[in-house]
Amino acid sequence: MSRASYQDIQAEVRRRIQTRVWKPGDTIPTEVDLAKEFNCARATINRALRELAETGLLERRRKSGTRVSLNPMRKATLDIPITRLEIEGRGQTYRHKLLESQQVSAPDALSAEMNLGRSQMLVHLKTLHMADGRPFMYEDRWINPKAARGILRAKLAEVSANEWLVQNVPISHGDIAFQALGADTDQAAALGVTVGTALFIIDRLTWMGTQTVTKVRLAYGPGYRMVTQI
Amino acid sequence: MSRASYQDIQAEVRRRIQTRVWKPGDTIPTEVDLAKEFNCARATINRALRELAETGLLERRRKSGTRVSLNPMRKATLDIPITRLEIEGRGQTYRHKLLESQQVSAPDALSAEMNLGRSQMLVHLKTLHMADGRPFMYEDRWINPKAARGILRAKLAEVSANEWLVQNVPISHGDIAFQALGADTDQAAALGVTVGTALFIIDRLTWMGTQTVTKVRLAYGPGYRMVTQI
DNA sequence: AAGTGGTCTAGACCACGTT
DNA sequence: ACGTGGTCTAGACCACTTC
Repeated sequence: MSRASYQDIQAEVRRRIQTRVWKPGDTIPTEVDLAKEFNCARATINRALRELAETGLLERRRKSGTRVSLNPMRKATLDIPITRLEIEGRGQTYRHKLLESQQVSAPDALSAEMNLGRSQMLVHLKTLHMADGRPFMYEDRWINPKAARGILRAKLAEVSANEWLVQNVPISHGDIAFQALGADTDQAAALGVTVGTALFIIDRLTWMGTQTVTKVRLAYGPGYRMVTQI
Repeated sequence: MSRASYQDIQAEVRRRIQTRVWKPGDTIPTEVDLAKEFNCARATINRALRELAETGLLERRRKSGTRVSLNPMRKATLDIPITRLEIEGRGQTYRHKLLESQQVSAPDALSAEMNLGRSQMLVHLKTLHMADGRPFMYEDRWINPKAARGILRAKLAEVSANEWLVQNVPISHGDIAFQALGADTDQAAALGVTVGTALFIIDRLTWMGTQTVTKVRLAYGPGYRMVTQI
């Protein structure tokens, strides 16, 4: 091997772990030693090992070195689906229908979760997303107009709320939660299932600084799976 | 600003995107230009932008440059929980109970999914994981003894199957799926819920090369959530 | 105090995609 | 052909952890 790329090195490290040359818990050679072995710069080794550590295959600590992780499947990267693209990607046609649009003062529980003052006015939207005309996902969204200026004038029947927000409101970070819940009456009616049917739920709470922009609950119809590889 | 670190640069890029100095869809300056502006090496800019692109905030293409992503929340990193640590991390005591352990020939559907020959012999385990003595998660696992040599002699009542596998069987990759399902009779009985209760399900299929090592379905009790930040 | 990874530099060449 | 990001180098200094 003349000169190794960081990907070559990653492949070789993976191979050594898989073939038990390096076993879980073992300390592997230092960057300097590996650089000599692979005839490359230390920075190249560093990048290779750093990325493997980010995926959880290795654990690195200054002074004590780099060890093979005891539990290599610790992190998974999920692609957050964009519903329209997800549906079109299957060759189906996407449509969405705005079922309900109101301005209401926030319920107490929501005020706490969204870090709002008492009786803050919110936009509340209920939307059904469809694939080939059949219910696919039911969206229940709350928008804080103080953070999302202009939302009151937006034509949300034409542009989806999500697209409008992406285009018009900056965000700093978000919380995401995945869980399973039995369908409530709204979800059941919209998705055409019986109340209590197990639904895959994604909750997303989006922030700009200390202010919440929007909270959305996505309820997917039966059979929905999120998949990833490690 | 004397010299900027790659993290300083990431923070500043985030700030410019959040404050709409750079808007979604905009092309930002080239690495060379940014290196001049920040008075640092191009490699530093490269690392800052590369990492932001990995999280989905930026999109990079040779020749056309770096653009602000239209949909910044495209990827989420989930920590795959290690059940024992997850429970102990809440200050609860962890226990698990091996409910059933058999050697059976694989059902046809499983043979296909696990890429096995016909009537391949498998180890089938059913385990209940408990927090403070209460049901927490029900695990249904199939192990391929051809890939997991020694499993037949392992004392799986003492060491959990997962720990035994981690210590003794190398893996190359895995498929993971998340979904919601109504509890079947086994799950309901083990978790102490009624049949049909919505459960959060994680399926994991683990490979060594072209051979499957183990397939496991984890069924979490009601109320379980996986959370992450973006 | 010493060993290890973490980061940065200045420069170089390459790969890809657009023109 | 050219412009952009992708990667690599040889060396340096720093930060953290353990001794």
